[in-house]
Amino acid sequence: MSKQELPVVDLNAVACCSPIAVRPMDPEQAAVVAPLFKALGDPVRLRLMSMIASVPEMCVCDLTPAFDLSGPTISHHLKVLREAGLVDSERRGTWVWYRVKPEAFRQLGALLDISAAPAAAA
Amino acid sequence: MSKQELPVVDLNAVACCSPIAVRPMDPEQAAVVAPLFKALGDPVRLRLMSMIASVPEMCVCDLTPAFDLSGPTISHHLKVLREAGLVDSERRGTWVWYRVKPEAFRQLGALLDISAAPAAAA
DNA sequence: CCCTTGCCTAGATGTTCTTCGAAGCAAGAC
DNA sequence: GTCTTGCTTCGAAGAACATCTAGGCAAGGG
Repeated sequence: MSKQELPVVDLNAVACCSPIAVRPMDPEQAAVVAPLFKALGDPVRLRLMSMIASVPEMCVCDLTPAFDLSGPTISHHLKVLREAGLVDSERRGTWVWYRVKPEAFRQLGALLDISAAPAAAA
Repeated sequence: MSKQELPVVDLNAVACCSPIAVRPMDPEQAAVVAPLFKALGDPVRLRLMSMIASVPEMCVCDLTPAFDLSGPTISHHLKVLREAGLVDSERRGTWVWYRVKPEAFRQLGALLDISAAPAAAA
């Protein structure tokens, strides 16, 4: 990771949600959305994401033991998800709790909606 | 790409489609699906995908000029999408035509469906 | 106050990705 | 048969990524 600044995506800035099966994306929108998919493009992060998404919120102390990876590595993956704008974290006392950001989730789902794409469904 | 064997995903083998906001993914399913997201995690590939998805099929000769990249580079990105199982190609005479594989598309959309996730929607 | 626990950050290392130029192969034109 | 066009594959260079160990800060218990 070293000196690499993930942009901390502002999801409100995204030209929201026209399914990609309906209209080609502008380069700008693609540049904004691609990092979201990239963040989900790792098995560990995908599992972390689904673990967090399947409950209202999740403690890191419950996430870490689910993997054969070190604490720092899990922390790193969580940081990637956080900086992609897919999750939010909050420290309460000793523990840190993670929660999904539903608007990011919704946007990705909308982009992949195929129901409105008669052409590609051929 | 050198000596790296992308597995050419068999989408029928995937434990299909329970939204990740409902139930945590098994490690096996995550390992199968993550490469799909990874393939979409590049702005060029995302645009290629949306260009192909927005019409019944698309000629490479129409895809390449939309980018400031060389022919071989576009060909490489198309290969990544193809080996991820997201698109199919077919040579007809002089030109090669690309088409989306709707089942892969549908699966990703289903995984990101948030409508069935009251918990995470809080 | 000191120690323990929980999590994050920094630095280092090996692997993977992106991109290009060069070359190969397939289909059609002359 | 030979040439041109379109797309892919090969090989290499540079950047980015995943993972680990080591160290640091915050919160709580004795």
